[in-house]
Amino acid sequence: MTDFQSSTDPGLLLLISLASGAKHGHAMLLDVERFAGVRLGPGTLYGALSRLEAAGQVEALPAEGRRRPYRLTDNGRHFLSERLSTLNRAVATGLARVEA
Amino acid sequence: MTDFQSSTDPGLLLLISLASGAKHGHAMLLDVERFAGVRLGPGTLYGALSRLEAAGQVEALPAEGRRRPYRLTDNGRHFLSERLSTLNRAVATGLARVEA
DNA sequence: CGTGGATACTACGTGCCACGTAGTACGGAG
DNA sequence: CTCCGTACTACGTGGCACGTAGTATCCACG
Repeated sequence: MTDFQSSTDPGLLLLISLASGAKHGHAMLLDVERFAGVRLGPGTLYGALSRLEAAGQVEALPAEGRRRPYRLTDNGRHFLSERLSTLNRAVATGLARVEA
Repeated sequence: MTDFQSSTDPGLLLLISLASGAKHGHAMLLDVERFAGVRLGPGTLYGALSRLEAAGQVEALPAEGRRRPYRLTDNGRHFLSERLSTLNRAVATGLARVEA
């Protein structure tokens, strides 16, 4: 992995994805790819998802067949909102500086 | 650390900091804290910095006493710009969804 | 109806890196 | 000459991103 990236935290991407409504894992994969241009591997996705669940930021809904949908908790929504505004400040600062 | 942090990639923060002009390590620390509200530890900072240098995104300038200043390379500036616009899209998507 | 492809997820190992702690050294204030 | 802030080095630990392989279901299609 000579690769360098990170900074695209899977957990954050999943929270953003769930902010538009409950989804199951695979649907998040496609959604994230659409709005962030990142394709997460299954290990990455389900690992991050169970960590979010343990942190009380998402919760599992009753399974629909083999689909296991999740939705944001109030806690998760609040956390996401805070994190986004912080990140937004940093990004805006960066954009302003790069243009100058 | 049962806590869940990250998602504030040190490398990105450093690039943003350097986008406003060359700086040495400690100055970046203070700058990052100002615009991102994150205080990086020395290990985090200098580790990320040498990785950025190895990736050709920043370059060292002649030392001023014990200060070792760095500046963005063209490569680094381009990389930062790209990354910021991607991130911005994700953040904007997130903010729109959270408000709805 | 059986076969291939898309969907949906589990299991697991590897390596990088974020993070803190401790330590070195220089400079200025008093 | 001592204390405090600056500036950086050194180092160990644990978490997690990531890929690969494997399992199982559903649907289209000939």
